[in-house]
Amino acid sequence: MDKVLGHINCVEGAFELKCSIFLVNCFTFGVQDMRKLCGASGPPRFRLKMSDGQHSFSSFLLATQLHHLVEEDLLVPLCVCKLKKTTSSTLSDGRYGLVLMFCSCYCRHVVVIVDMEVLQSAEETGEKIGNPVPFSLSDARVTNKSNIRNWNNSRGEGKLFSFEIVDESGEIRITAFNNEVDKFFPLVEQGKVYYISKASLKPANKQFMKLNNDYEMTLNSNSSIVPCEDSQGVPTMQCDFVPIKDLADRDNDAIVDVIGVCKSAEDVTRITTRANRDVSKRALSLMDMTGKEVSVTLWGEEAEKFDASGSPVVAIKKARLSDFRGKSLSASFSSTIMVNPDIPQAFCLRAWYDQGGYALDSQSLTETGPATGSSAVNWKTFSEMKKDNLGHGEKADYFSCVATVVFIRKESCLYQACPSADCYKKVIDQNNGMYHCGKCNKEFPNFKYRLLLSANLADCWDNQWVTCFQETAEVLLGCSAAELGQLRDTDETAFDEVFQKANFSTHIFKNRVKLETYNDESRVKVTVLEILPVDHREYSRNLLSSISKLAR
DNA sequence: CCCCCCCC
Repeated sequence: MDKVLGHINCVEGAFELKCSIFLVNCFTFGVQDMRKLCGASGPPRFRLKMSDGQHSFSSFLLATQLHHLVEEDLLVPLCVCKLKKTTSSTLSDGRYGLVLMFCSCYCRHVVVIVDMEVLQSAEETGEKIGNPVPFSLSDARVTNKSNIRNWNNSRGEGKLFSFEIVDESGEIRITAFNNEVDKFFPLVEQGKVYYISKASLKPANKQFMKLNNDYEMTLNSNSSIVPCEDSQGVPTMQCDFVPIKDLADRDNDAIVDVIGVCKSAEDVTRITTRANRDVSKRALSLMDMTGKEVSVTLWGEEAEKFDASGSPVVAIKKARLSDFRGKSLSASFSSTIMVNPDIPQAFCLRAWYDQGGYALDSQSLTETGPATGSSAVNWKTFSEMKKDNLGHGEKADYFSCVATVVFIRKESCLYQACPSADCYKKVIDQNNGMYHCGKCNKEFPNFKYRLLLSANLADCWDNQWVTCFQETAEVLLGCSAAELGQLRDTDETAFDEVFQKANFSTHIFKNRVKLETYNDESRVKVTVLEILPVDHREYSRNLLSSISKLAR
C-alpha cells in the first residue's frame, strides 16, 4: 500500500492503489452501518481492514459479487489476498464520514474491491504480518506548535495546545485538550514528522482560521500519534521571504515571511496588555542583503528565550506587518520563528553578513529613538482630538497631552476585586463574609481593592472625561488602591484629602482613544495609559505648537 | 471545549 493514502485533503487520485497484495487483518462494522453508509436499501456490505505489513487501511468495501468469499469462510482475518480490481469512491455526504469516523478522521473515501483472489489461508499465514501503522493522514510534518494554554469561561475550564501540520496536499490545525495535552504535548515537536490517526474532524471556525483549510482536527482518547522515522519527501515549511526593503511597499496588517540577520535586540520586558494579561516582549532588528533593517517584536516565551548573541539568522513565517513607527513587524501566535534555520537562504545571509554585510551602513524601516521627546509623540489638545476624529478608525489611536485634573469622581472609584493573583474580576458580596468571583468561579473570604477612576481633564481649550485603571489611578492619586480602600473604610477625611490633593494637578497624559458603541449610541472613550511629570520644555513646545495651529 | 494575535 503506497503512502499516498489518506492525504490531508484526500484528493480523489490519492486512492489509486499502487500495490495489489494485501493481508486481510479483520472485519469491522455491522450490516446496519453499511446500509447507513450507502444510504440505500441494498444487500449488507462488508467493510474490511487490510494491511500490507507496513500500513493498514480500514475503509475497503467488498463488492456484493464477492460476498460469497465471506459466506464460504475464505475471506477471513489473516488470510492473504490479491486485489485485482478496485475503484475508489467518495461518500456523497460528509456527515457520514464523520459519524462513522471513516478513515479515522477525515477521509470520506472508500476503496471498493471489485475483484480479488485469496492467495493464502488464515491457517497458513498464522499471525499478523508486520506491525502496520494505520493510515488516516499520511506523514504530516508539524510546522507550528503552541504552548499549553488554560481557558476559563462560562462553559468550563481546561487546558489545550494546538499545532499545525503540513503534507504535500495541504495544511490543517490539530488541537488537544486536557488529558490529550498531557499525553501528546511532550511527544509533538515542531519540524518532526508523525503518523496521526483517529482524530476527530470538525468544520473550522473561519473567524479564527488562519490556515487554508475548511476543517480542523481535535485529538481524543482514541487518537494516536506515532513519530515517523522516514520523513523524506514530507515537505518542510515553505516560506516566501519578502526582502526587507520591499516591506516598505506592503500594506499594513499584511502577513509576510521574512529572513534576516539579527543585528541587535532589546532586552526582554514585561508589559500588561489591555486585556490585563502580563506578557514578555522583545524587539529585534533584522537586516538582509537589501541593506534595510526592520524591527520585529517577539512575544511570550519566544521573547524570553531568544538569544541575540552571535547575530543569528532569524526567519519568521507569518509575521504581521504594521505601520507603527514607519514599518515594523510583530510575531503572533500563528508565526513560526526559526533561529539559524537549515535552509539555503540562511546560509547565504550568514556568508554575506560575515564577509562584510555587518559593516554596511544600513537604514531601518522602523523609526527608533525614545518615545518621549521625539517626533513620535503624538501631541494633541482635546479639541484637536475631537476635530481630528481620533479613535474613529478601526483601530484605537494614541495621543499625549498636557492637562490638569479638574474633577475626580469619588463615588465608585474603588471596587472589590477577586483576590487571586492575576484576576481583576469584581467579586459579588455574598453577605455571609464570602465573596464570589464569577471568573474563577470560587468563593473567597477576602477581596482586594482595585481602582477605576473617572476623571475630568482640562487643557487650555477644552475638557475631556477619561478613565484611569489601577496603575494610572494610583499615580494620579499618589496612593495605592489598598491604602485608599483602607482610608475610605476608616477615615473619611483622609480619604477626601487624597482627592483634593490630586485635583488641579497637571501632568503629561498618554492616552488611548477609541469610539465605542453601546445601544446604538457612540462616544469616544479615552483611557489613560501612562501619567508622567510635566517636562516644562515639552509643555512649552506643546503649547506653542497648539497656538500656532490655532492661529492658522 | 480555544479563538489570545498583545506594547508603543
